[in-house]
Amino acid sequence: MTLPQLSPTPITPAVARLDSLEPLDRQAHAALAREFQRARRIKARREILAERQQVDEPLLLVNGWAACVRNLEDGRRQIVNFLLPGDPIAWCDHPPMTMSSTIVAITDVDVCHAPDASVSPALRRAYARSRDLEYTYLLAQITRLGRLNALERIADLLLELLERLERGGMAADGCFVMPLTQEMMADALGLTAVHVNRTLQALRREGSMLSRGRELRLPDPEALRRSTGRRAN
Amino acid sequence: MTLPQLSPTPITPAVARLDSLEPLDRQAHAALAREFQRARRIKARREILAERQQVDEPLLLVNGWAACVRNLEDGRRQIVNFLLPGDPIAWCDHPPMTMSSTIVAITDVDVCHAPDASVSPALRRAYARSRDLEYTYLLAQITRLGRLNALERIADLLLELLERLERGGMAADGCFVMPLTQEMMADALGLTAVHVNRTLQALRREGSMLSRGRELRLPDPEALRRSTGRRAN
DNA sequence: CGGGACTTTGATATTTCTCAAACAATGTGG
DNA sequence: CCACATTGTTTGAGAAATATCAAAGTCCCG
Repeated sequence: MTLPQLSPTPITPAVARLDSLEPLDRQAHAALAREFQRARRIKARREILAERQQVDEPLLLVNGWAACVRNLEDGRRQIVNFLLPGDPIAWCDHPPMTMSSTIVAITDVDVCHAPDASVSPALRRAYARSRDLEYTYLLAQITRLGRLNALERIADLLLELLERLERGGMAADGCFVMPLTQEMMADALGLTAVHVNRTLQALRREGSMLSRGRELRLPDPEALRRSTGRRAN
Repeated sequence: MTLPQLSPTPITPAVARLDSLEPLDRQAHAALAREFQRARRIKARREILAERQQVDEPLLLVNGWAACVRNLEDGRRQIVNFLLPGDPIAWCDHPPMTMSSTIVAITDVDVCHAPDASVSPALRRAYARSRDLEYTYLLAQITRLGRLNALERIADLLLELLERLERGGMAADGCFVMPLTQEMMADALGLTAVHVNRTLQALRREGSMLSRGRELRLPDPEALRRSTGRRAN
């Protein structure tokens, strides 16, 4: 990724995100730094956790993007949610827990053991807030799929990604690096890759979105938000 | 509803559901019975909890059906999830929490304070299982909306309701009482009421579904499940 | 510089929506 | 117990959104 690597007191995106949910104390920072050392790298397209797998270790996404996917028997697939740096991966307060979806690495990814909440009350609160947020984003995804048209779905998803990335300092000024292919967006938004392509063109044409290579920019997030009926969280 | 009323040791649907998630001990039964006494009734169509409302009391749905709804500014609405007897309503492990959706009574409904998990380890596990299940059903809803067509969406929703009602002893033999209007189904499934109507007719025509009044029957749930690509949870 | 993965384009098919109206069921007050 | 209002269901015809299929163009990596 394009970001500062591990060093004495690095403000990594993952830490920045958790800290923005709840200011972390020294213990939490220490525990996170410790686990980051032992992070393991997983290559893009590889599975991180498989559906139906028993999990007893809570994980934290340190770097890169991942997707939470459900596969149907006939080959159709639905991306349920995207996971960004700082997002917990498996919630197992009461392990072992059975995965109800598959977690796949979108880019190369670093994953570590999630420090136990008992190391710091602040960390526990950060986890709780994080879970609430994830829940809220799932509701947003349901609303997108159920009630927005193609243009609105795409705009709404981009706004959500922007919002989430900003939290970890990975976006600013409506601008971020977009590793998703149009097919992945289609799988998340219940559309066809072809239709996503055409709709993205429409967004660019109307000036709601600019892009050069992987760089993506939403010049006026507020206006876009209003146009999709999206509410703040 | 058509079920036995409160009495000395009543196996109410709500208790049956929780007990099926994790066999409850005496303490849990007692705590539940105590709270059931103080349940308050809410009339159909009334809001139980409003979006953006601060909640600091965890609630339990004792009787009746409710819906978890998101309203867009332009009047569109999406039913995110249905709540059935025995379902916890607000998860506030770390209150206060802000509602990210509105909870509306579909039928007349009885709601009580949810006994604290500390009264019994079994109850705590039941809550944890319940939360996992709710999460799984949200993923199922996303997949429905994203990747199933109208016929499959309806079949899949009916199968889910059957499965959930069976847990509380409110359905048997593929048969249950269906209080949802076609418009509510439409709001849940991202369809139009008109299209839901036509699709229900198709389901009846092909013999996948029977109904007389509010009674609904799925003669062969297994076959239906296979035809929608639905997986077990 | 070849090959795979992504993106883009065009033509056509299918699904789902919209609007409008009739019909049925259900409940309420007199 | 009737008449009316309200809510929910059904039908039809035409319009709009999205999918499908096939092929060409681009980009990037090794």
